[in-house]
Amino acid sequence: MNNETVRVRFAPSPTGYLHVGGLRTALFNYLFAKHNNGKFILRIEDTDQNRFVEGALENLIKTLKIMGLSYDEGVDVGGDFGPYVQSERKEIYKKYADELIEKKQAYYCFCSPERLEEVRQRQIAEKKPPMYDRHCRELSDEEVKEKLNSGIPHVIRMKIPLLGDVTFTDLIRGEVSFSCKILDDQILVKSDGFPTYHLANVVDDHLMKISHIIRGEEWLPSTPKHVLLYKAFGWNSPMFAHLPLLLNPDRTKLSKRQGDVAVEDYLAKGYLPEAIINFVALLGWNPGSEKEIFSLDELIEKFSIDRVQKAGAIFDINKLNWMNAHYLRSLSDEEITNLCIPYLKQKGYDVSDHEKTIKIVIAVRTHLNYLAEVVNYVDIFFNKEVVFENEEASSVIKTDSAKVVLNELLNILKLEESVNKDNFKNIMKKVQTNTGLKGKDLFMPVRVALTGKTHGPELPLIVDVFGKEECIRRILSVKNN
RNA sequence: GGCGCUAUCGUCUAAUGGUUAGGACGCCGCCCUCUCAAGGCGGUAAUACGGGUUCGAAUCCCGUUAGCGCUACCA
Repeated sequence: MNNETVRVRFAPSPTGYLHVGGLRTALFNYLFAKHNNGKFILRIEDTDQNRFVEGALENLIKTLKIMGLSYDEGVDVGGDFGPYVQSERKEIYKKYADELIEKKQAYYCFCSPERLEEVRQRQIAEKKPPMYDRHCRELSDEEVKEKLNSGIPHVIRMKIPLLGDVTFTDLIRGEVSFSCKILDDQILVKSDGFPTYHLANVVDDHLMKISHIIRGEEWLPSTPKHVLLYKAFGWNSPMFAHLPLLLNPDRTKLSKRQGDVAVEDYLAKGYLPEAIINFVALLGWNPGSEKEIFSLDELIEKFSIDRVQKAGAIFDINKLNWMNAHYLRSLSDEEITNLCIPYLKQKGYDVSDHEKTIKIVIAVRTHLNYLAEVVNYVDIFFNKEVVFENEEASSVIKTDSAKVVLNELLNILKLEESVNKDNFKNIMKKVQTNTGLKGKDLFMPVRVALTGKTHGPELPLIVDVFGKEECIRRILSVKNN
């Protein structure tokens, strides 16, 4: 393969947000391009006017940017082969559709949607595959001219060969073959003048000199039509690689309804871009080693299309959680705190004391799979009064030994200048020496007195947040109840 | 229904004719430990089924089954 010529594209239709399946397709295209010193292009396929969604394009670009998948050519960055938005290329497609008509490789079709529906119903009733019956395929030039002049709505259809097979090589699946007999005379230009995916896609991939088409497996059945189109135009077709699908836990194509599918949803919950990228990269691909943590640059270095899997992969949130937690752990205390602050604020917690907020995050950070979870663990720090979470907690406090421990701790605390995570161990040592209590009997009453709970962060980290006065206040309030 | 793709632990996957079928997530246990996490150590668990080919098959071939995808004037 000539490395100089690798050009690939990610060509989503802007229907609202970036789907994780889309992200995976974009990522594999990106990795393939960068690995081969090629170009990665973003093209927008918005030929369906009915599916226009306000702000979708901006949103898509934003998410791609956050994920670090920068493109060499595309909508907002330009390039030599623009425009990169299909709705702005209508005239181009018209020209090529006309060329196909001229070459007798396509024809005008004047059938009404009603007639088409009728034909379809009859075929289904007869248990035949629903296909266009080629009613308009052999219209004479005069008939066509007449109908055109009388303004009957029309589409342009592809003239599929009646016989033979279409065979092509898929980089992931090997040789794939389809019989022309089962191929429909695909609509290339709709009655509103816009091209369908099939025409626009082929024309653009050719004009933009795309070398490899890397897309989802759902496109495999329409690939023979595309191959035929390249042939009809007399063009060389690019190489094809159809990626295995991303699946729901029930093995159907990944979809909303069974969890989040928008990349922005995961971002909003506090999954890190690097973690999402790393996780998604390993869905349907692996480098053949046992290493699992990869930066984007490492992925570029290792990526190769022939290590892409053929079978679909379930999007397992469990593993994403593990991987994200792994990336979270590599963050500094300051970094992770800054990332947690928006979630704390949203919950209404006061984060004005930054030093204190950092200490709180330090105390709970090992629990986090994703940042939004931080609010599940911090109530003990923000609640003004100690409330026993259950019977077990309140009974811990009532024992005689608990009273001894708390009294002793109080006495020592009052003598200390301050209490923090570094001197707390020694303080407890003194309590132990003076009371003769140790282990659970020693520590649990303190934990419950400070937090009201029997579970939670490490005690030194808790007292570090509260400081001397607050610790004393809490212990006293518990003793008095 | 037709066409196509696919098939290794529950999940992501390694092993491209010869391995005690390996790793990771999850789960379980142990260690650490005041608790919960984290961390360390260990365990659980798979070649869909049936035929071939071969000295030898998870791997190649055929069939069966199952799953998924496509079958729009959507992409």
